[in-house]
Amino acid sequence: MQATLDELFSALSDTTRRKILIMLLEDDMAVTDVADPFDMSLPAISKHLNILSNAGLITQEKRGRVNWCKLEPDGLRDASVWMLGFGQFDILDIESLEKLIETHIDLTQTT
Amino acid sequence: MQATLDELFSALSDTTRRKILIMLLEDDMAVTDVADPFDMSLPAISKHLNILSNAGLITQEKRGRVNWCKLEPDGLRDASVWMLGFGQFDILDIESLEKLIETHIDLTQTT
DNA sequence: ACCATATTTAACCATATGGTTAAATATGGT
DNA sequence: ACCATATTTAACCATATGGTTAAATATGGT
Repeated sequence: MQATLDELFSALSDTTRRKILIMLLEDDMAVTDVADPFDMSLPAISKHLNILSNAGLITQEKRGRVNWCKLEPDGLRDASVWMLGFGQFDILDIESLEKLIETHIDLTQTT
Repeated sequence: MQATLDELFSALSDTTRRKILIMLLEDDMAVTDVADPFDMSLPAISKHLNILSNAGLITQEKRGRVNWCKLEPDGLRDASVWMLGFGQFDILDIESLEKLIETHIDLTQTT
């Protein structure tokens, strides 16, 4: 169910949804818990989660009556690839990007 | 006129607008020329260009009766920063990213 | 069986979005 | 002055989006 770039960027274009993604960075969450910090009805959040699912940014897994939401690690990839492929590298602060990559390599190579 | 992340991602969520950005990567263009490859009315393109302007992705400069559209080099920055700050580095193919950076450095250091 | 909890579905609403055509505007060329 | 060219503005339209409340559904606990 390959999400299109349209769906992806569109999913990212809403503050509530971006906040949800950040929350899910911490840990998987039940729908009710995702909804908790927002001043918004549960059905509204449910819709947002559907949009994030369709965009491939999260997956949902029903265990019992709880629907667990988790980040889909590869979800942002296509958007990143588009932006990188766009080629305007000056938009990125190359130095800090290098530092980030070093950090990343340190982390992954801690055997 | 700081564009919001909502505006930015929203502007990127339309295929026509992404195509326009790619076209402008080549060179600055007049509105009519931007519209040419699209099977769409001029006012429609004009609206898309406005959305891109408001998102800070392009600037427009009127010279005579021609309105020249050019990429705003920093336009994507906030979106990139958000995505990098999001921290899911595994979404990026680190190796090819490093290659890209090397290439970039080669290019910028050609004194 | 019964009630509570977790979540979705349905029906609705206001506003936004992406398109159209027709008219207006502004500048350039003769 | 007049016509052509470049572009925007206005009015409109269908559909999408982001929200609501009320009802339905499904599972868990006693």
